[in-house]
Formats: sequence, structure tokens, C-alpha cells
Amino acid sequence: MAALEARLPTRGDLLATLNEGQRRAVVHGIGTGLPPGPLLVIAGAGSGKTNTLAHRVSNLIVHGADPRRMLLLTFSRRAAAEMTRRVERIAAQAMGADGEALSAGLTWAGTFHAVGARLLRDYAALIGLDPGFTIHDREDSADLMNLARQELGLASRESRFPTKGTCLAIYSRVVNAQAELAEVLRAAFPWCAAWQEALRGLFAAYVEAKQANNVLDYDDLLLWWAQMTAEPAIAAEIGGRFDHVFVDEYQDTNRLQAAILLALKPDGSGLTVVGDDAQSIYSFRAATVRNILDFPGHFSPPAAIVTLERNYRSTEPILAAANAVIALAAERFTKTLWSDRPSAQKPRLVTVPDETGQAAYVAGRVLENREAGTALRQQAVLFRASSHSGPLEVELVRRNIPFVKYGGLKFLDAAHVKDVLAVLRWAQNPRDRVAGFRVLQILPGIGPTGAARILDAVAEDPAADLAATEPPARAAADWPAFAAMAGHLRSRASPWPAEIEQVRLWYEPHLERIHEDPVTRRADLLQLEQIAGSYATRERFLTELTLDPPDATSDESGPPDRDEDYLILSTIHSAKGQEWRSVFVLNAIDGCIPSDLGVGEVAAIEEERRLLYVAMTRARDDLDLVMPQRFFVHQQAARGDRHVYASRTRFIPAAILDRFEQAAWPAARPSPHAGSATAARAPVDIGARMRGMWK
DNA sequence: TACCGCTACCATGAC
DNA sequence: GGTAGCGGTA
Repeated sequence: MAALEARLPTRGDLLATLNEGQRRAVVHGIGTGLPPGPLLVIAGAGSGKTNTLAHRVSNLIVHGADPRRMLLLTFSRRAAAEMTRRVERIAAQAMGADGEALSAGLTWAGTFHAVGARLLRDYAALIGLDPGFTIHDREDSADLMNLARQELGLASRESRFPTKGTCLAIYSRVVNAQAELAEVLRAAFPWCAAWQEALRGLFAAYVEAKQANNVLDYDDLLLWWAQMTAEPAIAAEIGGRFDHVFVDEYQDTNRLQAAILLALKPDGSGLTVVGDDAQSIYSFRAATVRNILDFPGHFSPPAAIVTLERNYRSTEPILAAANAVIALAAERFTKTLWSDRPSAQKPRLVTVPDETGQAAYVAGRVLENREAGTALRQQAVLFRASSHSGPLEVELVRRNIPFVKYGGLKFLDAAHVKDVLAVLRWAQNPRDRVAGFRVLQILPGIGPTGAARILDAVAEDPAADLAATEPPARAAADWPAFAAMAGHLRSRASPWPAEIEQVRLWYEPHLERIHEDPVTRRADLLQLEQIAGSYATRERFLTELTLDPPDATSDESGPPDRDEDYLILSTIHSAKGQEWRSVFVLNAIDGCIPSDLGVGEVAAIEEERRLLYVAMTRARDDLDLVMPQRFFVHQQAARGDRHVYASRTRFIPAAILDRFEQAAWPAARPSPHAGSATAARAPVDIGARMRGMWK
């Protein structure tokens, strides 16, 4: 291989650090004078995927491609920022200051949803969309769905019609999977199948309501974009803006996203997608691995495929264990990762008594690691569900170990935060009925009926001033202050970040009236104000907060300093694409991994297996899977909270236990008296006793 | 009609 | 632990 590397052309240092597969991906189709053909990079965990993609982008820039005509679709804003940063660094190394300046033109980088929102505002006039649309998050969408549900008389209790959240989930899956309603109901929501026609009517009403309110939900950002690109002229126009389109984490895109991509680049020219079928973990968002598997065949000739199998991240024992877990998957994956980082330390499978013990074990090990030179930021604790870290968070606070938690964030869902945002959103888009409905009900004396009446009055006469609208008698005292504040916002009398402060000042008395714990909630609002200050305009704040909500919370208020050291806590989903020297996986037990919610369906179980695989492959040097013997289950179907005796995750069956070092914590100490007695006595067959209880 | 207090039900992941 | 929906009361 060394000889081959020596023969390949190099340009500056750009290719020097890459292995052969990475290099093929980086040079594919470049320098031929023609646009490069479609390329699929199957990049295993830790195989240098981000680095390879960044090098390809840089290499194109070095060869004269215009970064302003590149579209980079990533999974999160964080991933987009990381990619842009790396491209700048690589291009600067290869071309000096020119490269840095050029790569700064890489402005079309973001999630499908964020890019969709931007394009839709640009092309709104062409497709009959008001560019002033606001974006509903999941909860707003559910609220609007609920309004439609109630208007259609589907909300009565005895009918047991699906809840607003379920209705939205069904709708969303139909849209994202581009599937028939009947098919979605049969496959994913069988208990709702009887409601098919009522649901169809509900969805029609929901779509009409969205349009009347000039709002788009998450799915609309993709759906309108896809519909827009179904018009050949518009598709050609948008496709023509970009010479190169890159998609990261392609295994986690859905059919709608694939349709958009193919409409933009029907012949695949300039198209590069990167992903790993073994890391597909977002099927609950209708993502499908078929996108990756079918990608090459969409084109003629088919897309080139480069597979990256060398793992630079993990030690051999960690990789051997991860490979063993994924090898048991029902579908056979074609690649096996390899590493040449030897280590004597197998991943540990640690039994602890319960979740408190788990927290104590992890906190203790984290501190030991730090003593041994691994900074807290080089360590992460991963878990299946956000709530699983609760006991650990308590323990970390108790021991003064700073941490930041990613995933499962509820900040924007809190009622008081939603209230303030609704005020701003209603000012931005007076047609947004969900926002107005919420805002009006903040006032004492105004409930659903009163709010609806006022909204109707305002809707009839758009020029109508709220100050001139007659409120219900019991709201009269608070009305003038409210109308003045709303009018102020609507007339844009104050510059942007000042507006949110005015809203807060207006809201504070109501906050104290409505909520029992105004102090902590007020702190949230101040934090929201902090965040608001970093956005240029109200419109961008509202849009980007919805599309890229802050993804982390810390135990202290406000984001920790950049140079401060803190432990990372993260859901496995949010850990995608990241790596740490030391990784702890909590609750490696059945019921958590796999989650007992999805148990039953084969596909769901397989996804949980990949989830464990993703968690394990985040680790560079050190990996601990922790198994509490007793696990506290919160009130589910059965009455009352209870402990269950947990067993090891089914994804680590006895056959692959030899890939792990098994340990118990705290270490079992023989009692002073028992020493020789235990050895002499025959083992007690507890299992037989248990079986005997039922005979 | 608003609002309070009661009960029943639910609780993954996230753009 | 949170919230949706119900029925009673002001």
C-alpha cells in the first residue's frame, strides 16, 4: 500500500494523510473537466467520514469549484458548523490564505429543514406562499391538529379517537415516508386502522388550517420543497444554483428527502452522499436505509461506491466487541471494521446493584480517569432515554462534577417559554392562530371561547387594532397594557433584542399569577433573552430556534465557558458522529436497550441493536457498559412504580461475552467469617428453588 | 364562560 | 411527574 500511496498524485498536503479509500473518495471525478458523477461513500464508524468529506470539499475548491455553489446537507447545525470549520482549515493548508477566504463562501450548509426554510422564503412568490410564514414546532403542530380535531367533533372521550400527538405522528409518517395512509396505519398504527377515513378528513382540515394561518410545520419544509422541485422549471433553477451537493448521514434520511435530492440532481452529477447502513437509528422519523442501498441504481451509469472500513478511533478490543454485536443483526452488513490500535483492555460489562449504584460507579470512574489524565470533556456518558441520566445528574451535582447534557431537551417545551415565544410569533405572523390562541389565554378572564372570539374579530378586519377590540369584561383591567405591548411589537417600534425584554416585562406579572415557581421560570426567560441576543432579527430568531433548538443544558445556568472542563451526558441519538476517549453506556439491560416500547417488531429491535452499536463505537480507548440489577420503572400500564430485576441486554448474548471483561461493583468482598466456609459448602441452587415455587 | 380540582392516562429518540 | 379532559362552582 505504501508504494501505491507514493504513486498517487498529491496536491499540497491535502491527500497526504489519507488512506487509499479516503483518497479515492476525495479525488473522485475531479480534474476530468466534467462535473463529477454521483458518489456513494459507505463510511464505517470512526473511519474518518467527516474528514474525508471535508477533504473532498476542499479538494474541489482547490480545483476551482465555487464554494458559494455548493450545498452541504448535514444532520444537525452542529455537524454543519464542524464541517465548515474543517474545510476552512484544510483549504487553508493547501492553498494558504486564499483557501481560507474561498471556503468562507460555503454558506449553504445546514439541515434539510433549515435549507428548505431558506429556499422556500426565496422562492415563496413563485409558489404562492407568503414569505412571512412562521414555523410550528411539534407541539404547535399538535395544538393546531387538536383545533381541527375538535372542530370535526372527533375529540369526545368515549369515541377514543387517537390523541392529537398520535394523529400528528401518523400524518408525519405519511408525509415523510411518502406512503399511503392505509399502509402507514397497517404497518405502524394498527390500533388506529378503524379511523382511516376520519383521519383522512382530519388531515385535510389540518392542511387547510396551516395554509389559512400561514404556518409551515417541520414536514412542510420538506414537502413544499419537494413539491416545488417537482416543477421542472423550478427544479432546474434551484438545481442550477449548486454545482455540488453533499449529504452527510445519508442512512438517516427519509424518502421525501431522497426525492428532493433526486429532483435537484436527476443525473447525479456533482452529488456525493455519505453514510453507514449499520448506524441507521432514525427510522422513527421515517428514515430508511433503502435510501443508501438504492442510491447507486438511480443513475446510469450507477454511482461509484467507496467503502471505508478502517477504523481510526477505537482500540481493537472495543471494535471486536462492537463488531460482534452488529454481526448478530438480522440483515447482514457487508463490511467489517478493523483497527490497528492494540490494547489489553476489553470493554467492561459492569454489574451494579441499582441505578444509585450505577451513578456512584460512573461518577467514581470519571474522577479516576481525570486523575489519570483524561479530561472530563474527553469522557461521555450515553443512555437510551433522556430520563435515564436522572440519578447520575444528582450524583454529579453532589460531587461537584460539572456536566453538559445533550438531547431530550425540554427547555422550549416549558409553558412559560412557549408563552413568550408565542407572543413574538403572533407579532411576526398575525395569522398564526395557534400563537394568538395561546397568547390571549395568558390574560386572566380569557379562556378558549374568549380567545376564539377575539381572533375571529381580528381576522375579519386585519387592520383592526387590538386596542380597539373589546375584551371580555374580566380581562378589561389587563387589556390596555397587553394591547399596547402587542401594538408596539407589530409596529416594530423597538430594535430586535429589546423586543423580547419588553415581552418578558409584560409577562412577568402573569408568570407570577399563573405559576407556583416563578423564580426558576424567570431564570429560563432570562436565558431565552440571552439566546435571543445572538440572532440578528426576530424572524431569524424564531425560525432558527425552531429548526435548531439549543441542544444542551448544563447544571449551571448559561453555557459553560469554552475552556472549562465538563463531563458530557448525551442520549445515544444525540451522540451520533461524536467520539470520546472514555465512554460509559448506562442501563445496558433489556427494557432500556432495547427499549421495551418497540419490543415486538423485528425492525424496531434491529434498530435498537444498531443503537447499541453506535453507542459502543463512540469510544476510543475505554468503554464501560453498566447494568443495574434492579431498575426502577415508572408507572406504566401496571399500577404503581416498581422495581424490576433487570437482565443483560439481549444484544450481548452469552456467545459473545468473551469480548468483554465482566465485573461487579462494588467488588464482592467475602465476609471475614465466610472465607473457607464458602469454598467448602456446595453451591445453593437458588434457581431450582425459584422454579419450585410454581410447581 | 372561566377556572378549579379531580381523575385517568401516559411516559424514546428529534428536524 | 405532567397533562388532558371532565364536572362543579362562581
